[in-house]
Amino acid sequence: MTSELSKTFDPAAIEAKWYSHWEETGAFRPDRPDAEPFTIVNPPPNVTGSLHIGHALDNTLQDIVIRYERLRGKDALWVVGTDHAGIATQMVVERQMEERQDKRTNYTREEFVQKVWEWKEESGGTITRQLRRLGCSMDWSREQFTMDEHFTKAVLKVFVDLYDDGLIYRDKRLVNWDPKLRTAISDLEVETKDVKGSFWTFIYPLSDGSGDIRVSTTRPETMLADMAVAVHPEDERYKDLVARGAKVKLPITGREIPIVADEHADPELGSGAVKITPGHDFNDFEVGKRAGIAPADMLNMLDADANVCQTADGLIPDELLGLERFEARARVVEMLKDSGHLVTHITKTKKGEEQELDAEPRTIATPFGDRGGVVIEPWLTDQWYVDAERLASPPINAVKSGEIEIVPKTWEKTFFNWMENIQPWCISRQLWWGHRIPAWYGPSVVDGVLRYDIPKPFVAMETSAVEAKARDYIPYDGADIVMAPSQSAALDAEGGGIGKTIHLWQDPDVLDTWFSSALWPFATLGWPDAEERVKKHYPNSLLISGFDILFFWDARMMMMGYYNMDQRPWEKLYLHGLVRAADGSKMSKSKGNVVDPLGLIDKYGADALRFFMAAMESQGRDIKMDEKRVEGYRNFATKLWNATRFCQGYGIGASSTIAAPAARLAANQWIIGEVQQTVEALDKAMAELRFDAAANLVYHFTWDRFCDWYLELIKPVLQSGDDGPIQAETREVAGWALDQIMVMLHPFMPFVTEELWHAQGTRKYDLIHAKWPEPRAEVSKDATDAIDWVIALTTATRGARNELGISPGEKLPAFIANPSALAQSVIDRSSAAIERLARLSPITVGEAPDGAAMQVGTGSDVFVVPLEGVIDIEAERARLQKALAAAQKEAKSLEGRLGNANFVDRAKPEAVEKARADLTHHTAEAERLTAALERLG
RNA sequence: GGGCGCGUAGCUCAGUGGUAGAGCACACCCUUCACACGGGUGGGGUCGCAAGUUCAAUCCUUGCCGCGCCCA
Repeated sequence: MTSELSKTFDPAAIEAKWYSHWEETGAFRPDRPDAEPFTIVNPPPNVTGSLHIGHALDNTLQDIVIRYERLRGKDALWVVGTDHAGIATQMVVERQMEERQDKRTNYTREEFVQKVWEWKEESGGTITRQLRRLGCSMDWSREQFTMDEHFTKAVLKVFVDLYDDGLIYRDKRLVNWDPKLRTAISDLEVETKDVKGSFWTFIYPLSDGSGDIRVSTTRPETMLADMAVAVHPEDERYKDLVARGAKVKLPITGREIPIVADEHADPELGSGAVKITPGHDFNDFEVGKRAGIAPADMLNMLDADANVCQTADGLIPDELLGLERFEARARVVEMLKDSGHLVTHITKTKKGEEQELDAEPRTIATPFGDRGGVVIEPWLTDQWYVDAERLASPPINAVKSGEIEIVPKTWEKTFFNWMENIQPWCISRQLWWGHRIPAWYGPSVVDGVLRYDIPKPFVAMETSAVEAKARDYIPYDGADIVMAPSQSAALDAEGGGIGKTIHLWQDPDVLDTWFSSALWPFATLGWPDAEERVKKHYPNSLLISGFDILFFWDARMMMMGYYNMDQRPWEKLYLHGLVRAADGSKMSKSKGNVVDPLGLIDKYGADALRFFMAAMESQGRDIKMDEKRVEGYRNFATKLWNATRFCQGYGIGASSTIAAPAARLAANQWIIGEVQQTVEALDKAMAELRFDAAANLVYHFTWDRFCDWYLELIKPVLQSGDDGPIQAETREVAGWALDQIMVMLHPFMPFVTEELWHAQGTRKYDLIHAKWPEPRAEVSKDATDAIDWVIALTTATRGARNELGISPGEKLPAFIANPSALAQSVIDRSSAAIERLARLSPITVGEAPDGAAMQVGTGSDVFVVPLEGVIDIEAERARLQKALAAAQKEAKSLEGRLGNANFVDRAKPEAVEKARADLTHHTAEAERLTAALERLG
């Protein structure tokens, strides 16, 4: 029994109803222990996040794939969860505290972390609720969070394993320091932007008073920590100075620094001499090391907030201490100018007048933190690093060998370029929220003395193991091991004596969030426990992500996958682009041009938004937002809705078979054949992850083939008075074909299809668990030829009527003198279809009476439609002549090609054959039209 | 500076070595008993420019112009 559908369909009501039904009945994770697994993990959104249009695209694509594979009977698992997003989440909670005139440091670390958890419980579910509105069929029953207990265990284990294997180490070097967030960040989290700035030139006097040397800089304040001036070894201007070991006496600090030869100095740039501040510049750091300065000895002049602090040599004047870095910059320039150490920049104004500036205006590539948004300061600290270079090797080989396929392939070059030049990955963050690094420190033993000022790290997952390691290391029997809250507490407690109590303290830092999300493909499955599940679902089948996180996340999953599992994380990596604003610009909150996917869902329904995403997703291209198109796909859903209503009106309900029903009627055979072709093409498109092609196939099959032709073709059958076997067959085939549409469309439009599926009758299972079409029916060519012939005739007749201004609905008698066998058979068996669609009736086989007439045809068949007194003879002649000219032009072009010996000899045989067939067709048409014109007189 | 991508109908986009398609928009017709969020018909493109390869190029190669992104 079908259930009656309302005339208009309301996406909102359907969506809420079906989503909760699916989720409550466990439909997203049906029990299929023996089926082939198919596994996707979602890119975990920030727990602080809310659904933006990019998530909508990313998750729609994943849902399409997972629903498709579920329909194909796989044991489909879509792992879902969120990411603890260290910096972002801590910022959110700190901002809330600020609003209450409160701050993080008013609390202990434990208290603060507790507050973050409370925030997470209350507000962390926004995005997961929103993913439900999109219709995503994820396995919520095992929703994951990167800070879950089992996940944390995995993170710590990986850290310890990597440390034990020498792939994680602690190092003192320059990091990208975010002075706003007061933490180190990785090089990937730095965004370089061009900023208008200045290029100052200073005079550095030589110590012996024999002259000076000029250096230029964009960051004058760093001169307070200059440790050398570098010149190119081949630079003749400075060879003497280098040879005699000349020194520079820095203005302001009076520090004496050497002039060193180093290829970093570019003789072409400015004076060819460059100031070296190894503690505050990445290039200078390397120059400094080459010049024999150990990192520990490099001068530091900034504190964690990027305010000026005293250097180890105590030479910075008091008046500069405590200044914010940009204030310090201005002050240093001022001081140098006052003391005559500034070289002004002479330039000309637009009017040609000379102008003297303190500095040359320049565009400077400036590093900014992607979270905090402030200028990043290279800062010398101890941090934890991953030896990414070694971990990168298996992934590189995997992509090269094809073990991991990247789709579209064009991304491979980008991937290799990054992976082959990968830098050590800084993974420690100076935050409270996150996975605390499982490293504890104790005193080093130097010459039998405990040195708390030289910490010795012990890395293990649990404090008991740490204690054991410490006990092994400390050469005292029976020492008490005590955990101190911090290094300073340990120092205080130790009190300078050598007691029997050894104080240890844990590293206060947490790990980069990406370190934990890199474990997502296996840690979400319960690794290192849950062996069965891990075995079944790792490697994952496919990963879908935006190309913007290829390095951040995808590449790191590969590294961690190979390291921990010794296997690829997934078979295939699909990268999609960005969703852009309608004008092609990037969506951003600051520009105010963000499109809210939930707003689109409210307006057009989730199905329409999803279909839009799929239809626009062609590989290797960004998607430009086009709301009209979303509206169009809403209309498409309505079209299907109404087609179903029509079917119901004629007793067409749920199909009883999965295989195509037996069919005699040409139209029924034809639609079965069309279903077959569509499924075949759809499977191919899905195998290639061509979402646009897949969506368009279903769209056109549904609208053009099924609604516009098939339903029209069967109307006369359904509406004829008698109810015999042909009617029964037609109802069965129509119901079956409609069911196939529901199944094929379901991955793209899950809500409306599930609603209609059930509206069509009582079902044994929900559509979400239906069987993917596998029609294996024999369809006779005669039948499909007949329908194609009717379609061609109908189209031709409609066109002729329209051009001649003849009412489209009016039925007209038609004569055909010499019908082809095909025409004769259609006339005999399907004159109702011709009457209904072409609106030609009655059809008489025989000569038409003399007189003015319209002539329409297909192939070699010509119908003469007498229209004495109605037709404009000249208009008909013009119409025929136009068609004739077109046919002749085509024929002529083909004749020319076939007359070319080169073409016939060298072209592919199929091409020649096709040209011949086309020529025959166009020639026949030209003949038919010529005859028609002759008849017209 | 290095790498990648794009430039096809008014707009948003597919596409193929044999001289082009979709959706929207537009024009005209249809208030036909599933649907006006509809049906029908039609107009509209030197496929960025130039050269080359080829029997044949929008599709391959090279150069140029314009746009975008990533890395340094």
